[in-house]
Amino acid sequence: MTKRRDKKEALLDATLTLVNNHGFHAAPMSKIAKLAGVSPATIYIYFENKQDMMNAIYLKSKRAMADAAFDGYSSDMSVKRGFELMWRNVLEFKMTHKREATLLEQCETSPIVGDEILKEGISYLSPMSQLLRRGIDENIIKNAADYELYAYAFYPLTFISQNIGRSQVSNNDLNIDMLFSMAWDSIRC
Amino acid sequence: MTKRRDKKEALLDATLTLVNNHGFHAAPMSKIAKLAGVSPATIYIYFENKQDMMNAIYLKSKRAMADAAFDGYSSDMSVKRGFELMWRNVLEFKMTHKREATLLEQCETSPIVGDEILKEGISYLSPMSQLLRRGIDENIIKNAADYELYAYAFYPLTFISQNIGRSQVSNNDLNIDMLFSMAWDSIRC
Amino acid sequence: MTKRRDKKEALLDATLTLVNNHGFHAAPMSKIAKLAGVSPATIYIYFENKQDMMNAIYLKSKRAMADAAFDGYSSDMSVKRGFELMWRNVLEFKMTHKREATLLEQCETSPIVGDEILKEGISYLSPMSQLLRRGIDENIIKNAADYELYAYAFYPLTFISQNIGRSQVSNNDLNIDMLFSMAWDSIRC
Amino acid sequence: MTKRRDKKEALLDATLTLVNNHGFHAAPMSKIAKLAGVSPATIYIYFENKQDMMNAIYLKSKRAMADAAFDGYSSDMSVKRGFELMWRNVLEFKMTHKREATLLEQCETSPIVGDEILKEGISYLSPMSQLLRRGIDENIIKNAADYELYAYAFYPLTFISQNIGRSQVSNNDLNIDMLFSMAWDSIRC
DNA sequence: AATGAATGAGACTTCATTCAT
DNA sequence: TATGAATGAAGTCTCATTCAT
Repeated sequence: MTKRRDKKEALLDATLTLVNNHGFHAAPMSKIAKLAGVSPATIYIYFENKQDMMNAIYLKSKRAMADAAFDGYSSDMSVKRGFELMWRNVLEFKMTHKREATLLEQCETSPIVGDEILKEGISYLSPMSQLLRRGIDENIIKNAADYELYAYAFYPLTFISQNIGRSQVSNNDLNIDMLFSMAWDSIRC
Repeated sequence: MTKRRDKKEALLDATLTLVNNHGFHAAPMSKIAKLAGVSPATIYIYFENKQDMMNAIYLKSKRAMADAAFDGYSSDMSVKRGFELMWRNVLEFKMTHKREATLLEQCETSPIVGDEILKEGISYLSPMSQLLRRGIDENIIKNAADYELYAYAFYPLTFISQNIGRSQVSNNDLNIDMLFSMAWDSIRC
Repeated sequence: MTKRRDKKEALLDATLTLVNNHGFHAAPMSKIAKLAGVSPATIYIYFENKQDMMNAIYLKSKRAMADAAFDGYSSDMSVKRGFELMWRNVLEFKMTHKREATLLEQCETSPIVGDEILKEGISYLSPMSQLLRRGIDENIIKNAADYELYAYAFYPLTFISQNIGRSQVSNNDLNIDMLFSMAWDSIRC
Repeated sequence: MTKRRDKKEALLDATLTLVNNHGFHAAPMSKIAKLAGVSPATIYIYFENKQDMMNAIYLKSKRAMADAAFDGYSSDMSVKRGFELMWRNVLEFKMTHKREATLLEQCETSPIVGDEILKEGISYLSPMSQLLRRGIDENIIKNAADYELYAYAFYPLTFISQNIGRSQVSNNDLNIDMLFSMAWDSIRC
């Protein structure tokens, strides 16, 4: 029976929606249960407590983003081609999975999930890290720490996808090639 | 008498500390009052409600950051010198005012303050916006939207200052000149 | 299972007692819960908020009074017999249901329940209104407005039942026939 | 200086207004002070506490009503003339002093003021009581207790003035002579 | 006499969680 | 597994009252 999976999914989905719409504060268990169409008590069959549920949804979202990021990527690609692929994948994911992107942001900005969970999430991105490291070895990428390269290469997309959707910016205005060149220029030698 | 000002300051200060340490959720009025050394009822002498208090502290923090950013700046500086000044000022601010930086992040990531307040906060940065616009006119800066330039020029500092202090990175490791070159490379023509 | 109904009853009952003993002010949710033997949080399972609860108890009390008033009444009775029946029923109700009577008074004297609720309550008394109207048509009752006839025919009972029980007057002193003649004399042609 | 008197007056006046508009509950000291244009602390210069203030305003309103009721009355009037005078005076008072009338009602319906205060208020009406007693002796008035006669002779005016002003009834519709005849018919032999 | 500031106690309400079924 | 009902603890906010000036 897939019922078990269904309810759990429904709960994670409801959380995603509420956190995206109103923020982590303002996403109480009772509302999550109602939106998922289950009893509050049912939540505790699938999760130990709220913390546990947030951990689960954080990792699930992070995994989804990582999977999307590496879609089509193989380690024999050139550094630039690999990077461009990942970059466009990440942008695509943030545009099409607003709820997941928002949740990841909130969890990484506020102490909602613990440090070990955050670390585990980061590990999902190791192929990205390896690619950048290879770029440094090949003298293509600036010799900076992982998190510094990430800060310039990918983190700006968070800000950009935030502003879009706050309707200050329409989707069409987006000059993707320009944005990519900014990312690449910042990290390349 | 400065008593009045003192209590208000103490409340804003306590909020800053709690939000930084535990997140906006987990910063209840009772704890804020206790940390500020006043009765919970006293908060409502100075602020209409929690929302009002968060608005106040958001704008105050944003103003502090803006003031810091433009310290020493004059509009007759060259675009590059002006930009570098602001950039270093912002980095300095984020390193020395961790609490304010964290609060600004949380407010900009989660719907804690309303859109009008966010807009007002953005307006504090208009000299930055004007400088970038001038850079575009002089063909020094890439012809991109304000928020896109900001995303690459300044937003990465948010990520970087986040990681420092999470003690994954020590202050000494910071190669500031390298980071600046990444910022500048990303936006310059 | 009747558990559900039981708790709601207990809450309404507790409210009735407290409002009667100490007044609507001085009937906080915490005391109501304690007297009903439930947690304060439980109230909000059955009622949206205090206003909602007051509305419910007002209408319930009004309905109880109306039901009592019309007990044994049929529309083919003579006007006088019908009136006397209702009058004695109402007096009986006010003597035996002091708490309900007190609550109705307080709600009708102070803006505790909204106008729509008051209107709905009045509608419960329509048979009384119809009887008086018939009396007017038959030239037995003075040609006055509903509320004017009510003011003389029934409203005095409120004052009388108030004074009894404030122990200024004992039940035995009550000359019911005399009181009835006063009511009847006031409205008959 | 009449300042002292002025502030006390202003406070009583503000209370009257608030209780009339929103009910005794919902008339906190802070709002009373604000409406009276004084500091909350100032209230406690003129009154011991809220209870004391309510007692004062109750008795003041009761006295005003009594004074109005007996305006033009002299004990050598015939019972009927005397009664009619009082009755019309009371009606006039209730129409022109809605706030006082409302406050008296609320205080007499809900345990806002203590029993001794209520008793003192009743004593203000002793001429009314004496007149009715005389009427009984002269076999003009039914031989009923004071409070019973009051219940039919005057208490209905409370209900009537309540309904007027709730705008269910306009002032013009009022057939005063008819209402008087109802009052008189109810108590006369 | 008068006040603005301050407060402990307590108001209403919501929360994450558990229990009986 | 699944739940509606229940709850103690805690949340935001207001109250009558007092204090320092």
